[in-house]
Amino acid sequence: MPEASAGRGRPRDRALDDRILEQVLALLGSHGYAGLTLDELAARSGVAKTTILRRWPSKAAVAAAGVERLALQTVDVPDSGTLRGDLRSLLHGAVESFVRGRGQFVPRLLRETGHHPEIADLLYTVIHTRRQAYRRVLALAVARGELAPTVDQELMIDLLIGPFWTRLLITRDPITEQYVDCNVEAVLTAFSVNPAVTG
Amino acid sequence: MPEASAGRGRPRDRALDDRILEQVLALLGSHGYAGLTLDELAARSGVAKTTILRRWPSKAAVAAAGVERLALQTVDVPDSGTLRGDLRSLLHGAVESFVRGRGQFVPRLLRETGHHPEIADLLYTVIHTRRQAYRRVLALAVARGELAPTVDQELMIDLLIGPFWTRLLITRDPITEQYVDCNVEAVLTAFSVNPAVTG
DNA sequence: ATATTTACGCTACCGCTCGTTGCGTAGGAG
DNA sequence: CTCCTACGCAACGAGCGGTAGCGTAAATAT
Repeated sequence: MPEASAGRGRPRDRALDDRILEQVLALLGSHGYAGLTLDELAARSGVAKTTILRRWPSKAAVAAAGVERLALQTVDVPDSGTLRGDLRSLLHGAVESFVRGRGQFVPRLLRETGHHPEIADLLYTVIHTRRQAYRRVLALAVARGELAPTVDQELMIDLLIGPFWTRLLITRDPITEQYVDCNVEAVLTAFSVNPAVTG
Repeated sequence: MPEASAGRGRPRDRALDDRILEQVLALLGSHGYAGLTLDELAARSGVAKTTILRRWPSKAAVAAAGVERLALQTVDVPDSGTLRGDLRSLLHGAVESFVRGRGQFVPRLLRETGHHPEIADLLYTVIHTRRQAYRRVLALAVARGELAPTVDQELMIDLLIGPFWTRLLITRDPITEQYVDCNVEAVLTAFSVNPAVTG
């Protein structure tokens, strides 16, 4: 968390922050956290290793700063008019981001959080942010009368995203569009949402 | 994978294998993989570090041998007579094993598999073994006419265990008995199993 | 212009851990 | 009794995270 001291001396070069954090994300994606070395990060950033460790206290802090930069992006809540459409949009968006997009390093890092709780916390906030979007969508459905207000929404969210993360982190089976859609249908059926609007 | 060469020299002390692997599992459970050091393992096993590295080529191989020893235990397929009872039994067994029992190190190791694919593969077999039990139980339900033969059983299993692993690996929310039962009910409803046998 | 203060690069270094090497010794097989 | 292997011990090398010191660049203060 480097803070501009606005003092008298030579000011910090902000462009170096950008170069370093950009390379951190690239290296996290290609080598993971354990495979990330400060020497390589310094070399690829065109920066001395000591410069990195003057701005952040540790390797974990640099990685956290990189992740935090991406974590700040908000998840746009879809509003397709139906719960089915909203859930499909959210889940397909998750696949797009975490399997193919810039969030690819998230499942990778989730498999390395065992001895790095700071990064685990950051990843938790990334996922928590997404979960909030599900809560919003479910609240909208309740307001429309599409979903009974008595259902356990946390369980419902777990049922929606649980299979996704299980395949991503454990079995590593492919996640197809059809799989996601079937998952949504099963959960909608479980909570008695009208089965086929087919607008 | 040390093999008795049956040669002429001093035979290997098999008891050392047991002591080492026993301590490996203890240390994996308490410190995780990264926190496991060969020096400490040697000290607690009452063995020289070189002895360990003569039997297995690396730290990862020792850890894998320890996990493999536990992975060989089979999962007993329950047979309560109803699908509901079988699934409850399997899921409560999973909670008992992975949250409170000897399998505690499994979720811990799953968070450290990023740079250790050998261990990831072993953990995969552990979970795969459990998944086979679910397949057996679902097949029994189909044979009893309790479950339609057309349902996507893989999706159904993902819906059953996905929330469990999501809470265990990501959100770390507690997993209560009530939560597990509600999960089972939701999945049974989703796949049109008769809602209340209440035998 | 000069002094001061901070940032940066560079080199060297410490500490920890995995893994190797060499040696002295213990202990079965022939 | 003589090999051959296992074991313990001590030392070492390599890789990486993190620190310290020095020379220099770039800004502000006087």
